[in-house]
Amino acid sequence: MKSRKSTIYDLAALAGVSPSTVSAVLSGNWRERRIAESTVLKVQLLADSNMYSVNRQASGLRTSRSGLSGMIIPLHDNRFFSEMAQVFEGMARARGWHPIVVSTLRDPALEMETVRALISYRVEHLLVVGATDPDSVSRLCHTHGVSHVNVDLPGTMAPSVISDNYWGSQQLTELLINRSRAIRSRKRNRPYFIGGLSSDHATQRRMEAFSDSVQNHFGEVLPAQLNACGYDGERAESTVRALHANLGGLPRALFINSTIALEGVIRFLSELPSEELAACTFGCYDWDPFASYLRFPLLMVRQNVQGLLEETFRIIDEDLVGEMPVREIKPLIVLTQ
Amino acid sequence: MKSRKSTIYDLAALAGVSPSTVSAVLSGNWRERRIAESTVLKVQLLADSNMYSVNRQASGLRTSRSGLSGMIIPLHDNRFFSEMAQVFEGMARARGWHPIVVSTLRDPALEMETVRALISYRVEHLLVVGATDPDSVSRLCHTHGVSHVNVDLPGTMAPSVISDNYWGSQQLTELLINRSRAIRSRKRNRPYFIGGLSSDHATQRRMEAFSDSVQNHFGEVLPAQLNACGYDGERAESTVRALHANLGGLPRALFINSTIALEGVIRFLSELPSEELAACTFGCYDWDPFASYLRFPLLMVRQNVQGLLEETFRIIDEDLVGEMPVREIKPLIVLTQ
DNA sequence: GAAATTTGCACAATCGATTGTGCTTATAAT
DNA sequence: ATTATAAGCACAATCGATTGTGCAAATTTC
Repeated sequence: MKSRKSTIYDLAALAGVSPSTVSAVLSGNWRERRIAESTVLKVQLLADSNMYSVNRQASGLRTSRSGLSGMIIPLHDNRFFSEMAQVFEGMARARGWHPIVVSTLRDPALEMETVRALISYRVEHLLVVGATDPDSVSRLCHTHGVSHVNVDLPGTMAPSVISDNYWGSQQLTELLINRSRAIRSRKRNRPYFIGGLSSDHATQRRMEAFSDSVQNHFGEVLPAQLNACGYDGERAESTVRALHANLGGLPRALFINSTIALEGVIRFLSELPSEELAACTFGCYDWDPFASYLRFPLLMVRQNVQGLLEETFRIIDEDLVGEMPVREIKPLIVLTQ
Repeated sequence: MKSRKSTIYDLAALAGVSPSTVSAVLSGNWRERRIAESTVLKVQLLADSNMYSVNRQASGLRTSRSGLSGMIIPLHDNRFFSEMAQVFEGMARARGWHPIVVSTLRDPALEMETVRALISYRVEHLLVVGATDPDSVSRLCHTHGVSHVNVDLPGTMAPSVISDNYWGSQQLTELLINRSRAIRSRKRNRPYFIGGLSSDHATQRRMEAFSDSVQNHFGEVLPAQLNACGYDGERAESTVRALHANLGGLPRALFINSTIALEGVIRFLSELPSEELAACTFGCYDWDPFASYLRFPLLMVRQNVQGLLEETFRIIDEDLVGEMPVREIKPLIVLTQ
């Protein structure tokens, strides 16, 4: 328990055996290599007392396996993605892999650079969660033989497991419409959609379902009802503020497209009197534990993280990464208060 | 853009130069090695078209540097730790390192196993955030020469950067006392502390400050006022429920020791009528964006994640990992509503 | 007791990149 | 026209582990 480092060569010298014997002992395949148990014990004892730690750079180089399983997410600081990270770690560990989670800030360049880095460390799989450009990632992974799955946002060059955005949005919109009360003002007597990027598949599908439901109930959808102002609290805040000013009050119902947008929206709402809030019905496509207990009731759609990742790992486990269907996992509708 | 893989040897053959030349070109030190620019261009072109990606297992083995910087956190799925992860990634990247964040679920065994794994991948630094047993981690790191810093929870064998828990708790307790209104009931006319582990340094310091302030204002602290029931929402929920039953109502003020405990407490509180909530003053040692907008006002202590990590990186940058003072960073008091 | 088999291990090649050293040419100095 | 200097590169060792192969000694078989 002293030497600054210790390799199989050091242990071999100490034990009076060859490095290959030490390797066989420590990598656990000493039975196949017919190493005597007495030797095994001797080597293991030395390894323990010298705090031996296998150099995975060396072993990975030789075996061309890293034992690493990677996941990229847009950001850590978000309930949905951090839950993804948490569940991913558990599932990866259950398979004997070492999970690596890295965020890429929805920055296409950082996204590619990060994937390149993960590849250079020779990750064995990659879960691409909420990527801005899944297909570019796929191209990169394909040329390096890295099996990967798109999660949350689909691509066309790898299997994708995503939330059933249409269904979830439809459920939420129907609830918003049915639970909300009519308002005299023509312009305000409709649900409004806020947040997300219209270039993003999830937002598109949610807006589709929203529009379809609104069309059914109200006969029309105004462009002003759809405000995909981006993934950003500030933008959402100013957008809802402008909306409020435009309409001369809150609309009948508000469909908020993510907790990030919700943060901004709430910042604005907190300036309004409770009576005004009470007249509007709120829904959020995303879930947060505290958002259940705000000053006003909030319908939420909770993505089924466990389900998404179970399906994702099924694809990896059964090596279906060659096929590329899009599997949709139904989210959960959370009705609190 | 075809071959299944590509190494410096493949590129060397294609370019008609030696592998060492290719290496010099790709690792960027071709000037020192006096490689002609024409050769450089030729090699770079081939590298690009062949999607060459350096094998960091090999280069790391040779240089005994991995380029990896590790951070262990108790869990991802928490505002504080996920913010830690996010800020850490930025700071590590700014230094040209590749960040790796792994959670260890407050499980001492998993904690050690994870650190061992990180060491076997030869991480160059380790940020040990909120570890259950920082000193065991330190021992491990020391024998392998991994520089590391304890964050959030201190240890005795490495520098520690932690929140100024005493100060933060004192501020919060004073605010709770001053903002709360007296209650007729003797037992209820005091602040109560809920959540955290009394074996944990942060909780200890917070309880100390809480007790000191309570002592000052009320002349005594009852054991029943201190409920370090663990880091777990369910436990916090049942604890506050029992407290409510015992006292025959909510106390004058409630000091909740983490957002995790807060989740549980809120679940119980949501069953109570607003009038009852209005009679109690709530504070939480931790911050969550949505918790600012609950049905009742909530004082919060927001840890200074940026400050904690800036100090941590200063220690790493200036290589002060040999010293082991405990640096305390003042948190922010958040007064909403 | 000789032949066959098994046991227990050592040797050496290998993974892919890095780097100290040294060998040719080409250019410059005298 | 030599000699000194520099430019441009190739060679080979090395990092630490894994693994196919081979060989001597011990044991079993007949």
